[in-house]
Amino acid sequence: MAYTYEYPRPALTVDCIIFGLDKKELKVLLIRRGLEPFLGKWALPGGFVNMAEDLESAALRELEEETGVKDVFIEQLFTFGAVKRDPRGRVVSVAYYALVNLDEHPIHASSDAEDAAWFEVGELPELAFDHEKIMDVALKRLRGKVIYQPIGFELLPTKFTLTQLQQLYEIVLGVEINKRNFRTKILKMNILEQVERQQGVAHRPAYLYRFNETKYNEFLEKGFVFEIGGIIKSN
Amino acid sequence: MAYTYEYPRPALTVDCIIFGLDKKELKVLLIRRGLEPFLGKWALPGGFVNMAEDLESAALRELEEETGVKDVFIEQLFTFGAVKRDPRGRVVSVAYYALVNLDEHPIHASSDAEDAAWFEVGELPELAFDHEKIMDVALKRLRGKVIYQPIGFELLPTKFTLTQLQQLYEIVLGVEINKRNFRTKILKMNILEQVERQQGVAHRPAYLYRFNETKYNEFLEKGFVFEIGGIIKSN
DNA sequence: ACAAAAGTGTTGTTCCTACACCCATGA
DNA sequence: TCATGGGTGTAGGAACAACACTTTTGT
Repeated sequence: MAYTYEYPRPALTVDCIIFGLDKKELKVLLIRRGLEPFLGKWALPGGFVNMAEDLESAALRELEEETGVKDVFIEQLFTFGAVKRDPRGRVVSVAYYALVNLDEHPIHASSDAEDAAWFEVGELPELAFDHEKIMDVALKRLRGKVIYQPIGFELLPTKFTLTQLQQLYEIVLGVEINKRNFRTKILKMNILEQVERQQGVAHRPAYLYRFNETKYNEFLEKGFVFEIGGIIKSN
Repeated sequence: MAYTYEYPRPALTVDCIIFGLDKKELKVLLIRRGLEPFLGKWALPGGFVNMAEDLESAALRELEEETGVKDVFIEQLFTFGAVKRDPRGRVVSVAYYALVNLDEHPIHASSDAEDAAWFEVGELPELAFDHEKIMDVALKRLRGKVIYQPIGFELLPTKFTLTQLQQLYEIVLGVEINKRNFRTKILKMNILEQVERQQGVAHRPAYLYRFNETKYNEFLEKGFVFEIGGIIKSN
């Protein structure tokens, strides 16, 4: 079957940059391409947009098809449309990104992908197309975003300790944060609820907290800036 | 001439949201459509992407063709791809936005546009397609952005007074700002150079300043947050 | 002299930063 | 009792917020 138009049209694809938080590392989900071009190379999961689906749906569909990862909140990153970014011809790609808890998202390679795996950001293999550039943009955006919005709460168990939360910020931002100041600041925001205490650890048990979404939304109204100043640890 | 593909493809367009700063108002540039659909309705300038041009180039070309406005720094806003956003079929649109000095950008309607004009934000006519939604997104982004980056300097004459700069922020953000605190804060940033003084005004002449781009770039490295706190004027 | 807008002093308060110290638990 | 990580006190300084006042020009 063929489709004919009066004027030429670029092909439209979506790509997904899925960041995953491992214990101590920020990783990203890649697939090994099972088709030309760039057969055998690592690339971002993604593919062509169908006529009857929204862009975001397309991204989620391709993500699940190629990696088995689903139930993710993705956000539009940027649209890449340089004329010769794809050797097959003019292809414009809308990129989406997300940050997920790596443990909760098992991966299964399938369909067009020979393989799928998490790679540590900063130790990426050579990527297909302009995907290295897309990665750069995504990483910058993630780091910028985490300062102005407490995404990241989704990455932790429902109940978490302040140290876990701090580590999350440290990993994503790639810096060390002063414990005292981190705690003071995040608690003053008043978006966390203390619930109970840890048990069975070989040290003083920590308080567990829960993210209070209602209070967080009130918070956003007033403009949220996270910005931990005392960034280099001293404790 | 016709173009045939194995799979169907959405059409790809670009749209431009050009904000213009008038003396006391924030305006936006619209065209009156000269073609179906929505013939005669006001809409954002924009149109189809050619195969041999980047997305940004397409946006700039359409902008100039339809409104005569050129030499603008545009920035990608968002890509709108809802399935039924265009009655002609599946059309995905990459939106770009910019903030310009209205005086320096004379408009001339032409080509597909019957007319082009500046409208005050907040007093917009009914718009074609999903352009009202696009406007909302753009306005939010502009306001968010102006807090974290001193765009806006481009809107003023090379030499400007602090009061002019303050008014710019007040108009874009739609708030009143305390004079004393605004001055203290913007000067402490050390991105302005005092040059000379105003002349011929019927009051104490103001100092004129020039934006120092070098220092500004150093500034960005460290993370810039503008955020005037004492927002409600008291002076 | 007066209107108009520019520009400055200052004060109380909050927030930031940097350290040092104590606490509770399991092994 | 020791190692381990959890949690707190606090002091000095910087930044914020709010208000009132002085200065310089043209008319």
